[in-house]
Amino acid sequence: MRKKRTSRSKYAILGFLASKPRSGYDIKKAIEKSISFFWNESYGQIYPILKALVSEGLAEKLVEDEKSARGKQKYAITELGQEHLQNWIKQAADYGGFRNEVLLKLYFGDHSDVASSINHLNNFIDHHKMLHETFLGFKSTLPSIEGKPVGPLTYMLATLQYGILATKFNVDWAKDTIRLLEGKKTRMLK
Amino acid sequence: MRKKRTSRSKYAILGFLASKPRSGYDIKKAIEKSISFFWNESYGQIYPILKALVSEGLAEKLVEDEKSARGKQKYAITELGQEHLQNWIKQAADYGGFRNEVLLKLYFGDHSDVASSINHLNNFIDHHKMLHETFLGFKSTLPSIEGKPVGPLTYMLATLQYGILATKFNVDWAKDTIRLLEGKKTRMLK
DNA sequence: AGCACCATGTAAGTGGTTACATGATTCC
DNA sequence: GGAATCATGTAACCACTTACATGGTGCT
Repeated sequence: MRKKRTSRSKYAILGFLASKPRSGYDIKKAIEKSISFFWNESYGQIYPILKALVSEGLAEKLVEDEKSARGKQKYAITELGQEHLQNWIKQAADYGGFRNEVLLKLYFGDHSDVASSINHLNNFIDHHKMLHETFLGFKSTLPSIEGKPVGPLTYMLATLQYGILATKFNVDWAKDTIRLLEGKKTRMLK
Repeated sequence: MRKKRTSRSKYAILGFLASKPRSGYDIKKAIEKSISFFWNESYGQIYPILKALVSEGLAEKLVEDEKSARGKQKYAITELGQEHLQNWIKQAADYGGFRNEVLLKLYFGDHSDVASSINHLNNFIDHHKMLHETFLGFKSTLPSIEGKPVGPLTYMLATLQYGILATKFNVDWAKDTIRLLEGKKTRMLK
């Protein structure tokens, strides 16, 4: 029997409907603003999945007041949808399927020239420095949750913190790797 | 015109042929042993791609001595293949398409219960601790490259070091996040 | 004989992106 | 009027995994 690998996109979308009713467009924008560092969805996934969610009874199309919004078609999660989402969240996560193209190109570095590898690393540094700054800026706009009970903001902070630290880690490692390739002293040589 | 998204698997395979002739089976094992932390390939990709590489003139099938190896069919990279590989390595890397299911489930944590999130984090910690130890063990078997010119070992060390530090970072972040969810003091609360 | 592993391959299906098509709304 | 962006959707295609099929080799 084939293993049913129910799409994670389905639950990503359901998760965003769980906090409030949204349109496909809203979902895309919300994902981009909040979790695009570790998750993305394309319209080509979102719109068909929204329809599928309705036909499975996990979401329902809201009837908008005539003049309310532009062509927007908002969807809300149903009770059943919430159950499905909760159930999925509790299942063990899949750690596999990771792919990092920069590391792959670096690993093959000897089949190119050192300058090319260093160039990749410098681009990598720029990219992650930028992200790092963006995340820090975003964090500074969040209200303090100190002493407050665990809530949505707590989870947002946890993943945001991952982004802040991961980008810093990436930059540090890349800098050190450049030093290694330039034949300078580095912590890497134990 | 549609964007030709040439498969990265093709170059991953070519890269492994570049160091020495290998069979499909060899390639799979080599990938598992060396770069599975950030790259994986399945047989369903490897065998068809090997054939495609031959038909494109990027690799050639070696004629084995009769009694040499079991059914093994080794392939070697051609000059043209090396050119293509070098060219690909120099192209800008793609940073997108990242997906981290653990972070997604954590982000949705408020739609489940705190215990479930902590459970995910503990599994995450175990997983990365194990990887970390494996990488450290592997590093200790590598010959020293101190003072030597940049070569394949240098690049292997660089990516291995990424694995060693990334797994440690993951463990640290997850521990801190558990503290956050338990309402204890943590560095996260700036 | 039986098991574990070596070794190659394919068919079917899923998951996902990209490019295109279409039109409304807002702002200058 | 024109540009930007809001908004929904689909067709085509690609990348990749999974499960299955098949047989050889080495060991006990």
